[in-house]
Amino acid sequence: MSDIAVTPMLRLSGEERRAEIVDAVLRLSAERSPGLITTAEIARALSLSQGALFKHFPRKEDIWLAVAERIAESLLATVEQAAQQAASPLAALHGIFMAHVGFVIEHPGAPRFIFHELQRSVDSPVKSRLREMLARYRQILMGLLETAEQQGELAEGTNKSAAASLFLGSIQGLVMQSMLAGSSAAMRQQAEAILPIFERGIRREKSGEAA
Amino acid sequence: MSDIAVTPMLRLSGEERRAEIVDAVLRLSAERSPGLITTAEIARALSLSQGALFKHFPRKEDIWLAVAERIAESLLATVEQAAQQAASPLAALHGIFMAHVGFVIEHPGAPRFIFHELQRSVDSPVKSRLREMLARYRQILMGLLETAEQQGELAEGTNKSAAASLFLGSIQGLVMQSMLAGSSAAMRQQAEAILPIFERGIRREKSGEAA
DNA sequence: CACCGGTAAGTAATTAGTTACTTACCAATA
DNA sequence: TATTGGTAAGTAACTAATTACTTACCGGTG
Repeated sequence: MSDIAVTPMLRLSGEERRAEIVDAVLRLSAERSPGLITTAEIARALSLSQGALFKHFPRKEDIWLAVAERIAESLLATVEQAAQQAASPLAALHGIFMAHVGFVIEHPGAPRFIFHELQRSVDSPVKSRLREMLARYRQILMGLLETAEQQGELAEGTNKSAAASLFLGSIQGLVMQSMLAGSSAAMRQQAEAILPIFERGIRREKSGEAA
Repeated sequence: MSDIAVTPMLRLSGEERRAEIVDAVLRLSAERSPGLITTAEIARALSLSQGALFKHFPRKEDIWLAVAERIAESLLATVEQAAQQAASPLAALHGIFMAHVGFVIEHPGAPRFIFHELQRSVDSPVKSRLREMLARYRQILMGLLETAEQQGELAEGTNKSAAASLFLGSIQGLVMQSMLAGSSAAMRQQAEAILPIFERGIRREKSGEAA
């Protein structure tokens, strides 16, 4: 009759709970600016008391670091997988671009989180981790561009570093515009329209091309 | 002998003070995330009491709206001026790109402010104003691309909307990377390296081009 | 010119509400 | 029973906004 615990207190292991917390932050980041996400809000999303969070992460910053770690690992895995599946370096770039867009559509909170943290001027561990990820990403792009050059697929005189910047920049631009519109649904189409322009910008023109 | 007022209380007109407040927010935005800027901090930057701010703006949000207004006006003025000075549509795009980069270098707080506000999911008047600015910007780009197409400067089959997206996206990407590096100094060089790739992507290849 | 009164820019102190984080205690499970 | 994931009730610091009051400026009038 006097049952108080209607829901029988879901008690997860530390590891599981930490994963859930990271998930929750990513989910919330899709809708709010990560800077405005409070510990109370995270707890509410998990039907947990606010104080419980600090059993698993001593400081809020540590939660943020775990989120960055998660994003870095999964995005790089996505990118590397897409790169391996392609037949040629330029096809790999194409594949990576679309895979990245797919990743963003699937995890809308991720780019929001990244932007917000990179924007911070102080060099937090979180920002460091994300910077490291972007450096690795750029390294992959540069490798592909170099291979493309060696195979004669690249236009002569192409600035490979600039090409990598343009590649990353156009994805960031796409994300920004999807934030503007409020829907990430149209992103894939937009990406498919932008890619040909980029590819035309770096690909060596075939001598005997039909109009 | 017993002079208390060492600094003789600088009393500005409302208009002047409002301009100073907007300036201060822009300056602070260059170093901190705009979301973390407090009214106390703005007041401190102006050697003013915190409460005084509310003599000029009834709510904090109104300060933010004034900042958005300022950014929108000055950026669009910069863009339109650059467009008018150019001899051809494609030269105009080139000029706008570099002018925009120059604007960002001169006002490092502006892109930070824009990103932060666009990131917010709620459709605030601030976000509306910035969206309006970007729409106008895109409209200018589309106009130039159409003229370029009519004059035969554009590659056949170029998706003009996608080209405009790529244009805006690559600027956003440049800004993001300058945030990463922490210095906006290298931006101009990066821009000059990226532009040729973009231009190659949309420009009609001249039939008799020397290697 | 000097005085006076209204207006508006300023201050200092305080408010209610949040925030990240802590503490004391509890209960499940290994 | 010792450990650990959990709660509930705190706390100190900070936030935007408001308050009561002060001070500078400016345009008539005596």
